[in-house]
Amino acid sequence: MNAAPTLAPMLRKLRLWVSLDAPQEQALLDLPHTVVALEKQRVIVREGDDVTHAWLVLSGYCVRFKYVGSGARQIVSIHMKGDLVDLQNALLGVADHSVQTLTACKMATLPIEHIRHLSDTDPMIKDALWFDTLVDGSIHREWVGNVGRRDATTRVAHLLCEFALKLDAIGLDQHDYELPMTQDQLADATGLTSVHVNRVLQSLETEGLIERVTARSVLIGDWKRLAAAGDFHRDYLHLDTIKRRHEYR
Amino acid sequence: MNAAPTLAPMLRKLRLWVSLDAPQEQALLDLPHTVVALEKQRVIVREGDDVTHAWLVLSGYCVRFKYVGSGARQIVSIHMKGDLVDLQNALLGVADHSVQTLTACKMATLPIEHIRHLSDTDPMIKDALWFDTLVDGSIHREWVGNVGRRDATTRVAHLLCEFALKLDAIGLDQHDYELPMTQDQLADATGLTSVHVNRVLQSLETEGLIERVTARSVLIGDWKRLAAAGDFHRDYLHLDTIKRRHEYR
DNA sequence: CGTTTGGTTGACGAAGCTCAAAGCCGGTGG
DNA sequence: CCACCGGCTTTGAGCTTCGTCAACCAAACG
Repeated sequence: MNAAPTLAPMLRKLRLWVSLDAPQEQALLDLPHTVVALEKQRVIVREGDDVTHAWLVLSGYCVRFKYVGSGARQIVSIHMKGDLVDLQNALLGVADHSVQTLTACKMATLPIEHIRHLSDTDPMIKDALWFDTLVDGSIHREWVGNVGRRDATTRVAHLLCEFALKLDAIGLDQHDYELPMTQDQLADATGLTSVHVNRVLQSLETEGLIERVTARSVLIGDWKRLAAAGDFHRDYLHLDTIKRRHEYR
Repeated sequence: MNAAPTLAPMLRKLRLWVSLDAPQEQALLDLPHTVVALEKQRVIVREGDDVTHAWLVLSGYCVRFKYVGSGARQIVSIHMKGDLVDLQNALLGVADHSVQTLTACKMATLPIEHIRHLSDTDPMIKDALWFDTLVDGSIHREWVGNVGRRDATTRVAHLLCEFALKLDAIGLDQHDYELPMTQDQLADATGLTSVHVNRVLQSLETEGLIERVTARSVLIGDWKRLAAAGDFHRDYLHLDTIKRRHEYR
């Protein structure tokens, strides 16, 4: 009885973009890698670093972020099991942003040259990885709009919805979850202060949109109303299959 | 005496990411396309549309943007000559954002299936296009930080710097240029109101960071100081060559 | 248990928004 | 060539949302 292959969580999303046959999946699973257990709040890539590995989240949660001149921090994305964090940095060679764990994480590091080699030999796999980075781009665009044009309550609600939907995509309960972030980190993700995030969460609770048993637990009572409050529309996550229309000849 | 090929502006950026030989460049130039002359303020792609073409800017300026629920608009990127706008939308098949011209533009539409076919036959070209979308992603991340964590003055100065540097990259004068945007559009790009943008521009002028002969002209007196005021560091634009390190075997 | 980390609260202040009016400039048509 | 028009810019006054600062509290952790 074999355990599931270590890199198996990576396949879920890639299967959404292209149809992979068994040898292709095996080639991906066979990518050389090292598994690392990381404690929470650990910075694993720093802006400016030369990057030679991509990181795959096996368990736990992490974020990508940038500092601005004033010293303030902006989180640009949140990642969970199955996410290839930092493929972007690795491909561009030098990190334009940093990566940090939120919780304790198990992660695999994949040397970029092997990813490159595999994607060069199999165009389908290159497409899958390309699409993965394209969807990341789409999420970035949504975030620009979120922090640029939505008020505090909407921003926070939007983030709660995005997180819920991503949890659902990996098979976890989207209606009752534990936020892996402090209110400080929530603030860094939404472009607010932790004080204001605190007040927003309370107001979402008194409005009956969420319940919080502990400070970080989120129980979504009415998804429809929360999504409306968060101006949330799932399309930008491209969670649904986009198989290649174009066939090779 | 042959005029320069229509699609020639597309090559400049792609050459930064990979080394293309003459047949490869020719294949790109030979991509089927239609040239269109568009008036200013024309929306050419709408969020939600099925997208079958990518747009290449041949002259003029355009933006990509999204609406949020309140009706407010967020511009997520600005494009100029040589930019492949909307390769992202075209590859994902359905537009997650809209595209609009700012000025009168000459643009080429390229059917995505031909781009796909070419990039499937030549992995190098696929890499070049992939990298182009990766750099777009990097710019998006910077923008998340810009609207999320910088104050109004810094945001506007940052945008002026980014625009200047992109102009420089296509061989135009970065120190003395005409902004192709109204203050309303500037506001939509920075997450501010046009009234406040107006005041910020005035303060940048009285600080001596820019001069404005007309309302839209920007003359950068002291690049160093403007870049400092805008917390601007060019790295995220990845304007410098990143040739493939990995060779095919 | 003490200590640390993160959450909560209040009072106050400021950056940026709203609304509204007035000015300017370039384009158009008489 | 001039007058008008519409879109853009500029200005002012008042206001709101969110930030700051500082204290206090609660849960977690060693």
